[in-house]
Amino acid sequence: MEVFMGQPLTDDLGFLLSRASGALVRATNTALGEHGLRVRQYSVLVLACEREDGVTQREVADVLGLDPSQVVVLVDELADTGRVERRPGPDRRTRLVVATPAGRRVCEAAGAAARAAQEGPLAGLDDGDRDRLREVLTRVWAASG
Amino acid sequence: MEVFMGQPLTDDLGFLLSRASGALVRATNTALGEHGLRVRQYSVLVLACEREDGVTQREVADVLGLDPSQVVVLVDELADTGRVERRPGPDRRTRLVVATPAGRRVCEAAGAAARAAQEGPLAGLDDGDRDRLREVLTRVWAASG
DNA sequence: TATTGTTATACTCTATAACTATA
DNA sequence: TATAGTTATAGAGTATAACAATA
Repeated sequence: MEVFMGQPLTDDLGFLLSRASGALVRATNTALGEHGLRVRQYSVLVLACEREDGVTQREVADVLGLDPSQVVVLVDELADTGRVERRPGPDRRTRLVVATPAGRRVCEAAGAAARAAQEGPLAGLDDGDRDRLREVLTRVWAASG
Repeated sequence: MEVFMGQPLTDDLGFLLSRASGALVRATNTALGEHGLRVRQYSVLVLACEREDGVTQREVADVLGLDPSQVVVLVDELADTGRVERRPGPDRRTRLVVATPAGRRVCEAAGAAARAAQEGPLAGLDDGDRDRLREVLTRVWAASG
């Protein structure tokens, strides 16, 4: 008789991470849609808003874990809708992504909507749970480099 | 002067989840590729292997958080390569997905490879970290229904 | 009427290669 | 040689709608 010996799917951290992540992304995208954004564009916009002087596309790619070619497209979309602009960087091959005033307003409103939407899935987690989760996920990311 | 007031991206649990999840999925897909699988097909195969009598496609869709139409395609691929077969279910509209002996062997080997690959990103987490992470992610999923 | 499975379609995300310009 | 950015393309993943068969 063939008996299943492997790890149950619901013990697989990769599976649990992607399933929970998918749920959060779906909820967040629904909320961001009303602001003309999706999670990836929103993430780029937040990074641009965090730095008064802008971020390089390379930095965006590194923080988000995306290929630089994907960042080009995301920044194009944000630039086309007036949320960010590309400015010349410290050397002539680098371009800085800087949030516009309109982009900052959208980011505030969209961020509030996103955080509210995430409260559904995250409702059962107290502040301690959330802090531990952030810390663990950051460690996983660091070990993935 | 415009000052950024929102939550830093690296405090956003949705972002941290999707970034860590992406890293795990990439590592796992690389390992599974040698066995002709990717994470989604592998997840369906594991569910089929967990139950001697097979799972309905509806159950697969519920556990994995996928639309039933996506499950059809995944099961088609597993069936085309002889890893699972569809059998008549308890009523005539239900079909049970059952792992074949070959599918069980692939699942064992692929599972070992997947777990080994995940040890890179997960290296920094001890057993307690992993148990807490499983528990929290399961709670997030339950609250997402 | 509701459920299970299926087909089809469109869109988004991911991965890769090749290229330009600059350092 | 190496780095930042860009273009193009193919493949994988996701979201919906509509439908047939069965309960």
